[in-house]
Amino acid sequence: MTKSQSASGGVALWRQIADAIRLDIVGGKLANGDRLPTEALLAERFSANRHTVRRALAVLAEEGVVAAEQGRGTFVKSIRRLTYPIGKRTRFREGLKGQAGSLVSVSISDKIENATARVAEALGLKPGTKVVRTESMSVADGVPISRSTTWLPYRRFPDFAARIKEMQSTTMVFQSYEIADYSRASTRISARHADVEETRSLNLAPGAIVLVSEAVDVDPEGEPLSYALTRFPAERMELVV
Amino acid sequence: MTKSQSASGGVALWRQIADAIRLDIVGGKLANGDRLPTEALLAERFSANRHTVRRALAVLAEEGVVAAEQGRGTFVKSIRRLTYPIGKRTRFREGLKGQAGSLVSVSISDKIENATARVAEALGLKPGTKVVRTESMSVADGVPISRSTTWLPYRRFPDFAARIKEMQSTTMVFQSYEIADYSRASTRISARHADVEETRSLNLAPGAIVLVSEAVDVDPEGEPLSYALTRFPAERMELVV
DNA sequence: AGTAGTTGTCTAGTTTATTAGACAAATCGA
DNA sequence: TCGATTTGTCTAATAAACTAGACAACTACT
Repeated sequence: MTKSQSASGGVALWRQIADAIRLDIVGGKLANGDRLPTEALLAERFSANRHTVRRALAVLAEEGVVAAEQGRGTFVKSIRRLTYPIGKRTRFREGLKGQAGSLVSVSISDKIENATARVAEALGLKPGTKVVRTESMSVADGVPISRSTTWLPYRRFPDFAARIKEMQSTTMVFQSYEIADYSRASTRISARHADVEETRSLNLAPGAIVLVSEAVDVDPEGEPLSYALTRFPAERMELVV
Repeated sequence: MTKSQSASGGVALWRQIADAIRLDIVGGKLANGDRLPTEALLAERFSANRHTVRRALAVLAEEGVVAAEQGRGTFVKSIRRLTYPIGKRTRFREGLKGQAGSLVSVSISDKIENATARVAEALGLKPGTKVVRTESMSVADGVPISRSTTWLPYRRFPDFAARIKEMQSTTMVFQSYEIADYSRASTRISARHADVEETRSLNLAPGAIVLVSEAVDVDPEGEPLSYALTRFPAERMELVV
């Protein structure tokens, strides 16, 4: 009897198993160097065939999370999740300092467009007002950890795109506009499956989960500075409030 | 040529389509009563066969998110996400007040156990210390919106389980222990696929996403009161910091 | 009444997912 | 060295997923 996918909601069993094992690893139940249960035991635990388990392990091996050694077993190779602290004073680079060796932010593209209803509301503008939109992503130790879309009022930051490319840090660009300090007004957090673009740019297995953060930063007078929509791979990042 | 699942990471195409359309709805791109694109157009958009799109729509119809009318089209029926505000002073029932007609919390089970390393650290206890563990869930307007596991030090709250069953509100139980006020020390947010138990108790399509919140509440002196691990269906809830 | 456009149903064929069993190859300890 | 344990490879069979095409049933508009 085949385990039906309809009973599993259209998610292949091998993927469910891979997700479960990956969760045990990034969640800390299995530490670096630990030996996983044997394929036979995992098959029993998930009520699946050994071949199905092997397919899950093959995926994890390709991700570099585990490595199998014939005759010995399969071992954890891995990485823990990064923690991104969110609060009144939220700074991306500061928050991740010390958790990763290298942290590189790349500006992908930018354009000037008219604010949609949502963007306008977040920035306290009238819909249709000119805004700067920049697309960027961040890579920690060679692994992509975020993909952001940021909107700012064009009137105040006509040159934002050029400056962020040069300075790489939002904090520094704001300083170049004479904004010495800024703070987080609100952060909205949700989760969903990664779309095609995110799967590609974040180098995710399709069907992976992204944490979505919608953040509004304001200057000391309470004036909205930026509206950022950031997607984090849930398997690599967690947020702490 | 069949679209391979391996190229799609083990997630069936019909499920990806269903997720994408549901996201358009809960995200507000499609409003209540709107007509969806025709099956032929959706098939083109997702590079899939019309039958595959129909399967996705069938799932959404069963969820009550859309309804098809022969000869006319398929229409949005839907629901928006509830928003749960998180901050220094976080109160579950207060936060959701006004967003739902009814809000019922149910205590499922409880037991006394020894604190694991994680629980002990969160509550500032030595591992192995006796703690009360309660399982509960909440239902808004008949729809499950959260599933929680809460740990508290047994020494201070020996009778917590019995009282929470009676009063249904954590705030009130704390008051019954002479704790007039309490506040949120930290909230850790992550996301993952729902496990089998959550799929069942939260009435989710298997493979659905849950937002996971790990929260520690403390009394005015800073003493940890409770450690709660709450799972929210990502398609029904979002968190605002 | 007629026609275009839409959802509903049916048959059929190919690819992927899963199970099942058997045996080879490598490791480790008695 | 032997034997138990574990991963690696192969063949085969069944169920689910996906595609393809045709036509029925219903709606809305002219």
